Amino acid sequence: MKILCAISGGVDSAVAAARLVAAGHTVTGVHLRLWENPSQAGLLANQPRFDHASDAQHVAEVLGIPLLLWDFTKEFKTEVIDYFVAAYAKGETPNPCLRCNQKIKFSAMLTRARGLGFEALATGHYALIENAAGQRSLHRSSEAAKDQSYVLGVLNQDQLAHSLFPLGSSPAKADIRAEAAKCGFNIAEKPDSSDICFIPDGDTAAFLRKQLGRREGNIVASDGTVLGTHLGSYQFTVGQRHGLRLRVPAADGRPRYVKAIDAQANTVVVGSKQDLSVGRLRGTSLTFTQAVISEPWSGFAQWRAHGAAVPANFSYCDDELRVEFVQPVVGIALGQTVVCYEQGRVVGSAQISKTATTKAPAIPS
RNA sequence: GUCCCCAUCGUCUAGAGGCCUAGGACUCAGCCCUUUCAAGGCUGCAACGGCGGUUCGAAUCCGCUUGGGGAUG
Repeated sequence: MKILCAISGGVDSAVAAARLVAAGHTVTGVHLRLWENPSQAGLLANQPRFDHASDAQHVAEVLGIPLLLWDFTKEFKTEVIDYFVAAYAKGETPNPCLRCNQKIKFSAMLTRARGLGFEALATGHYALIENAAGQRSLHRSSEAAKDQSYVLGVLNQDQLAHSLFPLGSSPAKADIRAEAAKCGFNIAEKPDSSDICFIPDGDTAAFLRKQLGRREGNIVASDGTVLGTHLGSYQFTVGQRHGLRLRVPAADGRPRYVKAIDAQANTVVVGSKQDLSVGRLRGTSLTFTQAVISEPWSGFAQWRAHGAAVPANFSYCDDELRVEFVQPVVGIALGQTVVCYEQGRVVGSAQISKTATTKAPAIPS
């Protein structure tokens, strides 16, 4: 097979490429440039830096495959960064990684790859694609600790049909590193990436402050009592506990959590953990890995990359996904993506647009 | 102006002579975890208002002082 394999410069994608080469495929590597790297401007001098492009080049050289360098900074800016900032400005909590997978890696990159005659695009994600009767299905990695099916939950049948995840169900990360070392990669012990790639110092709040400006507002209790102030409601997410800087503890001595964010009023509402209870939600921007399901179904809902998948009932109507949790859950932020599972198979996803407790009468339309 | 109460980490407090090199909760910091933001886990920073007494020994008793709060004028 003629395969294009994304090579980030990290351990996982390097091993993925190595496996494809070992399997006898015709492999070409591609390294994406997605954003302006501030390290080039000499920032973060005291932080350990990695030259991912050079590491990708090293991997390609070791494997003896060509490496393409594709610049998607423009697409990434409009599809991911602008979306990211706009969502926060609305009081929502976006997931840029899912957005990037949906719009850049498995869209812009995949489209260009197919245009060049590649039969499939491979990445170093930990997830499984199965092929039955011409239908692809996306499943969790059998290695639960490394499973990344959540961040791939936004992919549709067409995208899955042209994607490969050679790491699929690989065992522990230590084994992957050992495999990388065996291949001769000098990045075998390179740390895993984390945080948001275009915010390398990890200070998301500072990044947003720079983009949206400092906007002081109030932190209030559910009854409207002003408890403190903040520098911008976009610095918070529903369910957040730390960073509120409320000098006075709650009357019951228990921690307070962000319950809601009112971007219009620039107000952050806090309450007890019980106040965060969510019984159901609605989502928009639906995706399905296979055919659209119009009849109600039961399965599991997951709304964070490493959160639990909990039993829920789903239904789809009026372009909205409705999710009803069997047991109420705590702290769901608008803007996040809920991924629906049926056992270990990804059914689809939606962006969370409304949440409600079970006690409330109904979600107003 | 008389009389009466109160006084411990940033906050709310435990503490009624040796178990206090002062405990907990919230906050905060660091670490772990992590392709999102967060949860979460682990460690840590941080206080007996001041000065004298009593006692072998005081955060705990007494006096003064300072600072708060009170149905008295």
